[in-house]
Amino acid sequence: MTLNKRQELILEHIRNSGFATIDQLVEHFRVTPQTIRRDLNSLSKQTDLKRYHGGAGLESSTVNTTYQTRKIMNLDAKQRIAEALVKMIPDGSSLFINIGTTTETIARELLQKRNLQIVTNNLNVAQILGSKEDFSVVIAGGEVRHRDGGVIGEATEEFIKNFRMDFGVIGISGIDQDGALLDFDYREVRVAQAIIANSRSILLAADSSKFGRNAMV
Amino acid sequence: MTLNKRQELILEHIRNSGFATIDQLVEHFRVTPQTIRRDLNSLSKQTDLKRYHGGAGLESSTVNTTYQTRKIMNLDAKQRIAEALVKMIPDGSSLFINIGTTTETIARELLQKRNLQIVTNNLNVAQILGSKEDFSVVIAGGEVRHRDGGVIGEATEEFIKNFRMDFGVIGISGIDQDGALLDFDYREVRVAQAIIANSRSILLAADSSKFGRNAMV
DNA sequence: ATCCAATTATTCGTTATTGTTCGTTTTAAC
DNA sequence: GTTAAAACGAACAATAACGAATAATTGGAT
Repeated sequence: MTLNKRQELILEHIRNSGFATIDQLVEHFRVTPQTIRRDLNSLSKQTDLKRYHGGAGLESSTVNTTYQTRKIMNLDAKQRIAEALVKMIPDGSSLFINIGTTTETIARELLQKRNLQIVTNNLNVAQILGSKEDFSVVIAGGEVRHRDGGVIGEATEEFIKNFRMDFGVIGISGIDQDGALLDFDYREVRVAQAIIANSRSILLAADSSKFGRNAMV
Repeated sequence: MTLNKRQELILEHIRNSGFATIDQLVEHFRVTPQTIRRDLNSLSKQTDLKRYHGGAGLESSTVNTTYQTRKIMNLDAKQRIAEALVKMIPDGSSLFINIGTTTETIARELLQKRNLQIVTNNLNVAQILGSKEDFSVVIAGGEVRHRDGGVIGEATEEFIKNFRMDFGVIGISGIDQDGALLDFDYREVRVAQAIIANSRSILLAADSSKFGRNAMV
């Protein structure tokens, strides 16, 4: 069963707007509700449209690749990266940890270690590690990014420069073909650079989906 | 039973803002309270939403035992203090918020406001307010206290001194008979003093259990 | 013109959702 | 404590949406 012209238009419309009621579509195409219903049922079988009472739309999780949903993507890979990376860090080390969902997974793994000293600009990491009695956790000051609880800005950079640590754990949005680091926010890139400059070793945490993806800076 | 569109939107809204009252949702979706109640009950069964009298919100989940129990103590009083205090803060204000379970309750109430500028040395407050799109949240840098996610230390003090805000919201461990502020940690007292020095008005949040209790400093 | 197949409109019994009412429980103020 | 107000859930009624069956329409092909 293939799509007719009207169904293609409906699909396009909903892909753009996220949702459409049957009444709207009836009004627009000048056909009966029953016809629209047939279209929507057909579309919901063949495409990613979801049928609701009174209309159809996109699954809300598909609409926006928000932080919540990104968290689920590549979960296994992240976990494996985290486990491998944590093995390289001995008890009693000092380390920077920056922004990214991967670094949060790492933070959770780090809970198995002892007596770590951590400096981070990631609110979630600070929260995760802050409750462990034998860790010393320092959060960098600065503006909190709504999207992911990252702390960024000039003040953050300055703050980081006051420390000198054994390791820098960096999760990054993308890696370019030439190996340059990418992030969607240049301020975060500068923070990452400050971390790199003040760490004795750098541990770059990235899963394969990050390679070749274009980001801004 | 699967979620309808309204329920998905409610879920998304609460995931973003942390909490919603039935009245808000009634107003927003133009349906009866009974319908919203049905939605919330359904959502609380199928998702991680928790149902409260008059609304629904997220479980806080990021806490440990001693802290958790303190949170429950005097919950009603805290809530009333928070509501009263929030009324005194107009949209668009700038404010400091410091450590304490009371200030976290206040932070949750503040989600109803718009365009606030916030500087805090409380990780939980930063987390609560950080996700709201129209807020500007700045976290002070410094050492993270295991017990309650408070950020303290000399660096924190210095950081705070760089700002000058309309209000200072201070939750404090105790108040002495002579009105002097008490806290269990002198470093937090110094942060509080820095906040007081750099705010145009001070809002002291304390419930009756705080009066006369002896604290260290 | 007639037939055929595909699509759409119409009808109707069924189901899902929402609004309404009312007695009960929770909450806040006294 | 007591009381008033608000929120609650259950039950029922009204409305809207639903799917299936069937009739009407359309646009070729013969």
